[in-house]
Amino acid sequence: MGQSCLRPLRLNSRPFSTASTEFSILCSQGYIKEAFNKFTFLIWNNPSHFSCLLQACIQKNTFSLTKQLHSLIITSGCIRDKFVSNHLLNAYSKLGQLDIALTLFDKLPKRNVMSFNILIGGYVQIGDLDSAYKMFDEMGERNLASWNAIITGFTQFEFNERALSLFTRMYGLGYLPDAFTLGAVLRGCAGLKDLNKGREVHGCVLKLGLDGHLVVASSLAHMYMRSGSLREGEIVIMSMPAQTVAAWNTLIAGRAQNGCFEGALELYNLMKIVGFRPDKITFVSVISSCSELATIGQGQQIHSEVVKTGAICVVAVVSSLISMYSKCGCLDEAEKIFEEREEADIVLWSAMISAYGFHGRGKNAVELFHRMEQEGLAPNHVTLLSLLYACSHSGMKDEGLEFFNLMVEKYNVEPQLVHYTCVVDLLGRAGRLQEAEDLIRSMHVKPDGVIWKTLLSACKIHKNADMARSIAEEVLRIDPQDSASYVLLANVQASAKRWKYVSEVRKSMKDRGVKKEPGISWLELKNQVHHFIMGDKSHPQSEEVDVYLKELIAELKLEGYVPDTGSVLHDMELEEQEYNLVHHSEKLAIAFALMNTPAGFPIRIMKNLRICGDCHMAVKYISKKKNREIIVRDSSRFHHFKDGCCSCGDYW
DNA sequence: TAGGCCCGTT
Repeated sequence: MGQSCLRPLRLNSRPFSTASTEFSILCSQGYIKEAFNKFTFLIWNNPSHFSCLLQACIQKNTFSLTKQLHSLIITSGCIRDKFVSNHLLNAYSKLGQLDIALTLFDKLPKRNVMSFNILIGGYVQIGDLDSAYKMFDEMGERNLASWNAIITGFTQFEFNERALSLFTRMYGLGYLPDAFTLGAVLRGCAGLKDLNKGREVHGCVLKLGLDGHLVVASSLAHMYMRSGSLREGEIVIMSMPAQTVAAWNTLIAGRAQNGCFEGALELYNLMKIVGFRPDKITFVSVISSCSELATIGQGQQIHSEVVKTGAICVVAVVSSLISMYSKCGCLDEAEKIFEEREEADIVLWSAMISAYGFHGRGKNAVELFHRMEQEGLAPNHVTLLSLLYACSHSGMKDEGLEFFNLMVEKYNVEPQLVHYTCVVDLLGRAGRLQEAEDLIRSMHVKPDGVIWKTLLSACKIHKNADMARSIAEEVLRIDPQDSASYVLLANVQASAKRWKYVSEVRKSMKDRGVKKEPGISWLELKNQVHHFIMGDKSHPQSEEVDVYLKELIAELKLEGYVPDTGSVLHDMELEEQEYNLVHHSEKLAIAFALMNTPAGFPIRIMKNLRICGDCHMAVKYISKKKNREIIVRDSSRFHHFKDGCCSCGDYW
């Protein structure tokens, strides 16, 4: 410390060390003013007390006191002390006053590597990675913390490639990474789903003996799971020296992200049994698993646990609850939770807009979007995606296209592939197939299988068999194993009665070993999940269901229902075609539900594939004949059947 | 002295 920055003023007779301890306690508890007023003499005696106060200012977020301390530091001459000046720099930077920090930095009599590191952190905090890197690049001397600051900065904002290349550079220069570096680098690998690089870093972790570090091990497991290697991830967690809630969260999230939703819920129950309390992150993972499985009973149970633990105050948890209720078919409950919200958060609004979209309630989605704008919230790319989706699934072509045009113009959000996919859907439904194709070919992003498949579906709706052939080529070039595209293509050709081409499609499926994904429907009844698959007799009531369904179909035929065999491949005998149609999994599930629930009770069915034209027609008849509300969630949206009509307006 | 790194939302 500088010689002349001390002005010894001993005004208190208490022993110095006792006063110093009391001072530290006051600071750490946030009683900054009290500490300052009572122990001013300490500050004058030892400038390190300024550091203590400044730390407290950061915690308490008090800018005014920081400024007061700043003038004192100047008048006392302590600005020459590099500890104190760095703490001051850090306080400004943390309090979001980077401009003041930079001015101070320029005037500092003594700077060191820490001063630079603090400013790099400050730039990262405001998301200005370019300036952060410039500062990093221009600093003369660097230490490990400098590399960590810039690497974690890049991974925080998903610039994962840059983070990894910096890591390679740093390693090459002989810096040994620590737990901070490795945590960030593994996060980068996870973001890129780069299993090879991740394994390389794992080697590095072992070499440095950091495999026992809880955060490093957790990150390592997360990296494996995000990259699709559930097993390796679970092995890492199992061999961790101690279990933490974060480790359980990693396991649960890993399963959920790999489509193993039942497994995620099993682990959730297990973690509670072994005595860990789920936290907000656990809840988000398990609630989204319930959304996918549409197991409303479990979802409600978790909802009540969320309320009990107080996690209901967390915006992310509430958003996932909204999404869960809507994906379970309970739009009313989703609305209720949304209206009870305590915070204005874009994610909450997006969740609700998306919920309306799933249920084909485009008008509500648009209304909500305008309400959101009135409240002064700016939409992000997800909000706009939900809105476009809602428009396309409600037949609101003009509104949808209008919003797409406003994306860049008004909302300043660059469209991504998913937005284009919605627009292709909008144009496709409107029969503007050529425009849709032109859009795909002129986008600045590379098309994927999904966007081509969207156009292929539109070709099916508008029975354009020629275009379907050329578009199918595009889909199958990208994903030659996608059974749904073959089926779609075969069906378009079948509806144009091009039987020769239908057989060709079937043959190429066979040659390439592509099998049609079996349709599965399921529903929850008294907290138990019942699955139905065509031809599968494993359900205890399957024989009774078959008999009931046969009678039901006969009844429907009297009402005017004619099975539509257009959705089945043609070379089957008519009777066999009818058998297959009658036994589609959703019909089985609905028959089961009719048999096992009281009259008037709404029926909720989930299906892994899209509902076919024949089932859609049959369910309309069932809803009228049996006077039941039937809600079917297929792989793309909700269908609410009531009194012989469907909410999708026969457009899906 | 700083960074508090991993797991979650629409």
